[in-house]
This record gives sequence, C-alpha cells and structure tokens, in this order.
Amino acid sequence: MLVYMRSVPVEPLEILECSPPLARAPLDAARAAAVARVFKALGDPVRLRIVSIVASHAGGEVCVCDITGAFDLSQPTISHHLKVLKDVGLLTSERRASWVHYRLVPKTLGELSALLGVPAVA
Amino acid sequence: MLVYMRSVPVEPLEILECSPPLARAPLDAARAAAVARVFKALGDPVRLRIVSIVASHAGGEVCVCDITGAFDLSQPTISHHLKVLKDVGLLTSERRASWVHYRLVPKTLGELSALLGVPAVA
DNA sequence: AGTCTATTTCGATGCTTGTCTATATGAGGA
DNA sequence: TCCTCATATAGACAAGCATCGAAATAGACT
Repeated sequence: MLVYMRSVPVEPLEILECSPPLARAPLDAARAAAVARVFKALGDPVRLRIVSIVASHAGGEVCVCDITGAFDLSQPTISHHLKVLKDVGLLTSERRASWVHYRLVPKTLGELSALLGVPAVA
Repeated sequence: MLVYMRSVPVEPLEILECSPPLARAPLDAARAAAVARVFKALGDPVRLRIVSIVASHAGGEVCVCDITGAFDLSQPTISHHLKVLKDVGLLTSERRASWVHYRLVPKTLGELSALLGVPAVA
C-alpha cells in the first residue's frame, strides 16, 4: 500500500550539496526533482510567510502558537504547512515542555539561493 | 468576454524590486503571494529543468524545439510549461521566422536569490 | 491560394493539494 | 487519576494542475 508515501519524510537534499548555479549546466532529472520539491514547498503564500516569520524572528526560534496567530487559518492547516516545510528540510522542530519550537535550516535556503544566483547579466 | 483571462500575463513582480532578504522582516500577504507565484512555477521538475536548459545555453537563447527534444513529454505540455514560466516573468520569448526563442530574465532569478540569501549563520 | 512545419490553444481526465472538522497524542497541574 | 492546553494526525471535499490528443494559428515556400 502506498497510502503513506505522502507523509514519509524524504531525506532532504544532500543532492544540492555542491550543486553549481543553475546556469552552469542543465539539471538532470533526479536533481531537478529534488530541488523542485523545495521550491514547491515555498510556492505557497502561507508557507512562504511562515518561513519568513521564522527567519526574521529574533532568536531564530518560533513557537507554533506564534505562527497560528498570524493567520486566519485553522490550527491543523498551519500544522500541515509546518510539516511540509519540515519534510523538505527548510525547518526543524524541537519540543520543549508543551510547546513545539520551529527554526530555520539556513543551509537549505542558502543552497537554493546559490543555485539561483545568476553569474552576470553580460 | 473573459475567456482570455488565463492567457493574460500578470505583470511580474515589481513587488520584489527592493525587497529585503526573507530574514529581515516577515513578508506581508500580498508580497508573499507575488513571490510564491514564482516559486510555484519553479516547483515543478520539468519547469526547473527548462529554466536550467535556457540558463545554461550558450547565447542565452533556446528554440522551443531544443527544449521539446530534452523531455519525454508531448509538445503541447512543454508549451504549457513555457507559458507558466513566461507568465511569472522568468522567461521571455521572441518569434523569429517559424521558430520561437526563449531567454532567461536574469533579474527575476536574481531577485529570488537575493530574497533567499541568508545573512549569516550567527 | 495551398501546403508544410513549428507552436499555441482547447477540452478532458486523473492525480495532487489546501482546507476544514473531528479526533488523537503529549505534557503539566489539580 | 483527571482535566486542560498545545500540537499533530485522520479523513473528507473542492479546487488546482500536469498531462494528453485534437484542433487552431502563424510563417515560409512553392
């Protein structure tokens, strides 16, 4: 049964490790699939805002309750988005007492940024 | 008649113009929506490969036929993906004789890269 | 005009996804 | 142990999307 496939956290892109900028050479299918997963995660307005909330928060850590309050969405919906961001390696979470704190994985974001970096306008 | 709505290219993100890195301040809803449109476009493996093919091609220009050949997909499907990339401002196209040539819009890619740029790991 | 080739648009289809409500889990305190 | 608060999971539903084949458009050549 493949029913659970969607929720199995795929190990997030080591594939990007030393990837050259987009413009150097065409991405092969496997690498493109791995990178596209992350972009797809960022391709939702709510998730993008969540990332920016976490990234811009002093201390680099945000409690779920802080995020939920920033949106007009149900708590499970926010939880779902957090899971997506975590599965692609953009966020990590840690439970302390009753609260769960999320923080950014700068490496993932940095790799994306480097990948998109355009060498020069020529 | 609104039949043509779908093909009207929304003017692509001037909103990003001087946007600070993601980590500076949380994106407001409008800006997040605009940026997410571009990330969503990049969130498909085929489209990501198309962008990288165009970006890495000498001369910076690629004929549709060159792209079609790189995939096991129907030509209309490729055309659809090209349209998506064009609508969000990642590519432009120009017709010369029978062929349509696509080229990258480095500005858009650069803005995304800058947005994702993480200041430092602290 | 007519025809060939390159590309886009149309309409349909099946899979994916964002959202909800309801329920479960987990941790702290009476 | 039981209750309450914070978060996650399950299941369902509507909207969105990638893909296809078929038809339409656009140029170039005869």
